[in-house]
Amino acid sequence: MIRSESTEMYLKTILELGTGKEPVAISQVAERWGVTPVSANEMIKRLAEYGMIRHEPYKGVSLTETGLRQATNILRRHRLWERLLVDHLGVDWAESHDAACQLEHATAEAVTTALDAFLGHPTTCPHGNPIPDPGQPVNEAETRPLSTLEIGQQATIICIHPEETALLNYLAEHGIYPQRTVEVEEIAPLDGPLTVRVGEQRTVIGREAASRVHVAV
Amino acid sequence: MIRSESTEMYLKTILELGTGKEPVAISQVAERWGVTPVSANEMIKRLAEYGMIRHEPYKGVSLTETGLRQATNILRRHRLWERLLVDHLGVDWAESHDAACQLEHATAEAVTTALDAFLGHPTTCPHGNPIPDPGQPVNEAETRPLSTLEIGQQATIICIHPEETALLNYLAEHGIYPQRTVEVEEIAPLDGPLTVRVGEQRTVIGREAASRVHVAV
DNA sequence: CATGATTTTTAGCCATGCCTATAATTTTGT
DNA sequence: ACAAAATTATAGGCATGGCTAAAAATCATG
Ligand SMILES: [Mn+2]
Ligand SMILES: [Mn+2]
Ligand SMILES: [Mn+2]
Ligand SMILES: [Mn+2]
Repeated sequence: MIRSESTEMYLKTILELGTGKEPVAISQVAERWGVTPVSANEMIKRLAEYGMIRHEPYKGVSLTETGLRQATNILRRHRLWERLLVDHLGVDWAESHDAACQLEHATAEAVTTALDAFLGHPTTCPHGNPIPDPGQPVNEAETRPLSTLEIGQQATIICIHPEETALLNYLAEHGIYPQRTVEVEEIAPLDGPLTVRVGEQRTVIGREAASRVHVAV
Repeated sequence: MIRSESTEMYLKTILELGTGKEPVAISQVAERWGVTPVSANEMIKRLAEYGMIRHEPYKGVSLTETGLRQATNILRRHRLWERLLVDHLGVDWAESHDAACQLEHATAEAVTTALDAFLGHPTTCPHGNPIPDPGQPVNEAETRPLSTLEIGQQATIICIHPEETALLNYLAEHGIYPQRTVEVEEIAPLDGPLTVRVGEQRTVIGREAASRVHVAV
């Protein structure tokens, strides 16, 4: 089985979109990875042949044992790189995501191990997402999207998920980072934006962005 | 112009094989990069179209201004990564070369800059080769191959060039590292091996390997 | 249960980078 | 000067990973 950037990104995409139980629609994979549904279908066929994923027609795809292990390792490399980039090299918080997305496919096993040790076995990426242990699948934290909070509710920002550089840049501009405390002050109708208080500041962020910010009450 | 691993490695290979003046034979490029001469020829044609290299038929290829800049940047990334891997992450001295050869093609500009700053603007890789300044071509040090020393001559090991993991492993096993002092004790005939003293130890290394160890008397 | 929407498949095409086999060309050494 | 060696080019293939256009299959819903 080939281990190209392409196949790795398909696996990672399926892992990131999957809630764990229900299979992920191929159209969603296609959209997130930025290819046509036809192309995604072709690749899904190949990955299924290689035993990395299972395809239930008209339902979607899910990772096999092998596929899950592989995808988890990619995620692990990604998040370890982000930690190095942000904490030690001083790379921009939002920019680190894209940089890590390139590095994750070019990382030898020995480098991953050494990186993890150097960083002191970190448990989360700079965007709050858990760094899986080698071989182990991630166990998601107990969180809910910021967009589900009610007016007046306070919460702590846990993580941004799924990550995307445009989203991270947007959130950084609005002071939305993990660990910070937020309180919803206003919710505009018609899927409109949320007015939130973060620390001392008050900002307005879109509903879709807010649904990618996960908090713990 | 495409910036694939393939095109980048062709450029880096041409830079590493070139002494600066005379063009590099395509057959040499093919051999070092591990493809057939036909394949190398095809790629050389493309790279020439993109204005990265010049091809003098039956003579060889040389880098254009643009190509030299690009190749130098790749070399720069490679050697910066090696420094991080060896000095900070504790990756094996010999293994670092292959690991860096993967990373060098997946490194965003911002990462290179940050890496350089984090490392304190190092001037050489762990194998003694100079790290070029951004945009500037490398200026080779005043050295000669260990294989050209005469019996009794003492010298300081400066660098290993061109690098190759198998070679680095071999040299590491024999205690041949930059900065160490060597003295040639015996030279076997018929292109045979050299017996050298490195520090307190005496070892025998092949002539070809010795020709890749550059020293200053 | 029919019909429209979604999902999947098929067919045909393209670029990249490899390959082998073979032929043409140029250089070089005797 | 000529034959051997090296270099270059041509032809035909292959795998990967994309694409569009169009058809077929299934799902969902009124
Ligand atoms: Mn990636
Ligand atoms: Mn992250
Ligand atoms: Mn490389
Ligand atoms: Mn090196």
